[in-house]
Amino acid sequence: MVTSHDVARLAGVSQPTVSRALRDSPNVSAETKERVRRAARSLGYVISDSGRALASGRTRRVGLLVTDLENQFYPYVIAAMHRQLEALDHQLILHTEDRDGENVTERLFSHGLDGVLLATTTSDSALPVRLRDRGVPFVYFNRTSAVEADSATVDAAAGLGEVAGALADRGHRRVAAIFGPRNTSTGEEREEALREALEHHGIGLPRALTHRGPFDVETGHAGMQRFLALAEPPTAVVCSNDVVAIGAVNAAHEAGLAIPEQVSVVGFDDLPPARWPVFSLTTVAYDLTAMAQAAARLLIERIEAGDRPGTYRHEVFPTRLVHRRTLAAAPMS
Amino acid sequence: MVTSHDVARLAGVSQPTVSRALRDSPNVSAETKERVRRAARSLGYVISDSGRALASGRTRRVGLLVTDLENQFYPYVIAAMHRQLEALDHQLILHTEDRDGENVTERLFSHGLDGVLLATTTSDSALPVRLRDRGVPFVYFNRTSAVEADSATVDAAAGLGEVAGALADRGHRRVAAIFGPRNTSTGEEREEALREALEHHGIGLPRALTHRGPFDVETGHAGMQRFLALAEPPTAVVCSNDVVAIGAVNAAHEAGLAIPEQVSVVGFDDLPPARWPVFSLTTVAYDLTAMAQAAARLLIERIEAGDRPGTYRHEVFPTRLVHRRTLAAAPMS
DNA sequence: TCCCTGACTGTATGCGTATGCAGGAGCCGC
DNA sequence: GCGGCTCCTGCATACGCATACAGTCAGGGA
Repeated sequence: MVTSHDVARLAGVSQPTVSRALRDSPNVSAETKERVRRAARSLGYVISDSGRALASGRTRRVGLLVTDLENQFYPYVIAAMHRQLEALDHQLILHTEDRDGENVTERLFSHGLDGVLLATTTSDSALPVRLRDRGVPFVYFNRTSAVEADSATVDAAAGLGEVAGALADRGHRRVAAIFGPRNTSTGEEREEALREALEHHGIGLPRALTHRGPFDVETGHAGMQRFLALAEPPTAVVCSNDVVAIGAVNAAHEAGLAIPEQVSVVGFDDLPPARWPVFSLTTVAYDLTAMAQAAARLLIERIEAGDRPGTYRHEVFPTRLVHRRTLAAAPMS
Repeated sequence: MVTSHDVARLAGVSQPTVSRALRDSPNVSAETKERVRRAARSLGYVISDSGRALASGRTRRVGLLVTDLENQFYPYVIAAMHRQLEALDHQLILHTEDRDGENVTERLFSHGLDGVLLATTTSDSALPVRLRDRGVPFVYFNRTSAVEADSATVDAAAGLGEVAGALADRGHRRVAAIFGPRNTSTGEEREEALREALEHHGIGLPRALTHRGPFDVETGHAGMQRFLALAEPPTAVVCSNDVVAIGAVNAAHEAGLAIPEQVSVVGFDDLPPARWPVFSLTTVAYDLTAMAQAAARLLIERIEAGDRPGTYRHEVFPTRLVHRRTLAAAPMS
């Protein structure tokens, strides 16, 4: 393995000069830089991550904390963050939380992360507190908790306001909702926004027309099944996100119900599968990629700025309802 | 940050003893180990990845090389590998190849990887050669190339043999196929296996009933569209994998064609979405999770065994056709 | 001409862990 | 009771890079 010493020898300079030259330090003459760069290139020198990390105290690695890697939502998030971080010369380390969430922190730090992206924080999680106490920079993605930090989130209220309007316009009165978990800011926020928006159009959400569960396909499936078993099923189902909506569509399909003729379905996120013809999901859209990249960017900036409490940045992404084919007029009853 | 020196001080031993004790070295007495462990726990000591990497020359990090993180196939692969590697105390680093595949190697090594999992190697890629020449351990997952190495792959011939039989049994004579790229072992192997198996049942694959493209949704969509525009469309379409099949189903759906009444579709992989009621895809199944974990395991074992040319292991996973609802008797013409 | 300044570069050292080697303590057998 | 052995532990050092600090050299002002 070729080291900075080898480069130094070839370039006729000292090792520290190599270090400085390659990082484009201002106190290295242009000609020396050039000589060093040539030497490095001709030797095929690549800096040692470990050496740099040990000396600088920065690993240039950040963690992404996610509960379920198989959830259809994350590939897009991971891909976007990965690209952004690569551009900023950082690496993304995936971390799945244990069931108990016990030794997450420990494992987090044993891996020497410069910071953490929290994508599935629950509002009762102790992790943000621990991170703050240990001075580890972190950023919320799509979720927040009581501990303040930089965040990239979505303006759910706007999108769900549109949803409620669209439903009302089309004569829906019996509307059901599948909510996310109570202990997530995303779940709570969307629930509150939807209730309020529907209320505004005089549409209530009785308990029987409400289902709650994790943001996954099974939740949507189970919720829709429950609704369809009702004596008076809803004419529309609003889902906490697209993955849930996919589950709901599946259940309707399984039950032989026509969408949107017999029941309308609305999602949230506008994931690529929402555009697949078999779903063609009417859904609340926003720029998920930009949001993921914003979270990554905020984290790196936070890392480089150092701890500066009270100056948190919250990027909120606008939403809009995308009309496809799962929302239609309420059927005559 | 608490270091092994701190632990040593508290435990009343030297730093190297801490290192040995925590790694359960045989030449440390049981009582010393216990004392060190207690000290470490009470201080909340976590080993420094960078320190260990620098000193040991092993980063305990392996790369997964993938072209397209958004492809529906990979989340399951990544999740399985991640779990397996976590159990083996290693980390997974995602790497997406550039278009040109140019500086992949460089970036690979700058990040100090102990080994690489190749999941999207093309048979004409120079990467395996470069890895071999630089002595970097690597394992093929789902694909291989001319450079021999450990591998975890699928017994495509068996599954596709079953597919051909099932098609013949149901009276399909006009069968179309959507193949993977020519420069992938997976694509070639499945093409050859399918052609041969169909041939065996007296079914030919004329050029018009053949489409080729990357293993993605768009390929399936485009292929099916092409087939459906034919004067005499096929009664069944065999797809190179489930993601492609999803695209095909979408196109059929879009065209208003009933599956399987008007056209049958068969996939490969049995991804979770294949089980979704909207698809309910008849597909060639195998244990994808086990295969991903095998690849990870093979890599770690290879890393620990050191270079030992000529002793490569090839784990081939058995397949079987899973009957769901996209394969039925050929329609009367 | 001399001193001072600024621009570079080299020297020394530290980051946290792993490991080769030496040394000490205890034990066995003769 | 002594040599030699095993078992355990400490000492010294290396891994590759970054950085504080010291040093050098050229140039400019007085």
